[in-house]
Amino acid sequence: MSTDNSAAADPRDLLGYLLKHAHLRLTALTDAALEHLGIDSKDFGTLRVLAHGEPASQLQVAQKLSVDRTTMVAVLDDLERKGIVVRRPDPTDRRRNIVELTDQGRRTFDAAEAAYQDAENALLAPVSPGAADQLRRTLRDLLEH
Amino acid sequence: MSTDNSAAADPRDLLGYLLKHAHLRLTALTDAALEHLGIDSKDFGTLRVLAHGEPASQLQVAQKLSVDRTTMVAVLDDLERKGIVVRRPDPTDRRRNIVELTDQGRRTFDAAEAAYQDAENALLAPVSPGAADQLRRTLRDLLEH
DNA sequence: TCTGAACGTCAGTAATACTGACGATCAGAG
DNA sequence: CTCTGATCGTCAGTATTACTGACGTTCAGA
Repeated sequence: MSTDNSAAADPRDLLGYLLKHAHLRLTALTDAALEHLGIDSKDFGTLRVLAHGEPASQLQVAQKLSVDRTTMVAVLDDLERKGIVVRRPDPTDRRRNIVELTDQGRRTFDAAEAAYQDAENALLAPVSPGAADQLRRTLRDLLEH
Repeated sequence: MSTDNSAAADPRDLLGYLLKHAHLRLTALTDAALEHLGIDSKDFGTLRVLAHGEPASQLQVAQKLSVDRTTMVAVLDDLERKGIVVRRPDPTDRRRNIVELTDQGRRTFDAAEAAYQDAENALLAPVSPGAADQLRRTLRDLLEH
């Protein structure tokens, strides 16, 4: 069984391969689409968290994105240097920094949102809208345990 | 529009987030399942290529996996050190190395194939078999352009 | 007031994959 | 047959990403 030459053994059928390269391609498309705004795909996730919902601490932002809090530091350093976000101490808990979009940051996000949609649409172009929705739904189900 | 608080702005709905974390989880599950065999998820892809089909050069293996040829060198160094694969010069083109599984390598692959399936099944457990098939099909369609 | 925990930060590290270069080898032009 | 450009495997160097462990500051509860 393991030694046959059936098409099922093609490495491109490995789920790990499919997920990895779909992610790589979307990242590349997104990075290209966002480049003129001075941000990249990982910055965009952070902007999206900040653009909706309550102002949040660094840790809360990191948790929403499932990234390590030490990783978030460098991302925010970068975005703050670019004038896209600001950190200010949380008056109710001075261990925390509250992170917010600046006005410029909100404009950047608005443009980025459109650019991201273009990139995602480009990736999803080969499949039907229904299949794209189903893909999203299935992945979400997997990650919700 | 960009300032509303609709659920659609949840970063967990970002396709990039979903693909990244689905891949991370599968990799973690696979690495754990393969650990007792002395290999990991990236080794498994290479073994799968070698276990089916014609003997192939290093470059051909790399291309089937869409990895860089310079990356393949270290993977094969490692697998060769473990006695799982062997390199031999291609008699018809001495620039090339033909890479093959050893007998031990084939036994390792057989065990790894079963372990991998367990890991993949664990990831896919929350969704129906039909949804899992659809997921695979959609991802494949995306990557075929 | 003390003790343990949370938060942001930073240094160090590991994994991954890339670029550019090199020698050896091949294939085709002349 | 020779020369030239390309291919293949290799290696050094680099960039990215994300982690661990530690630290000082601050908080909450005993």
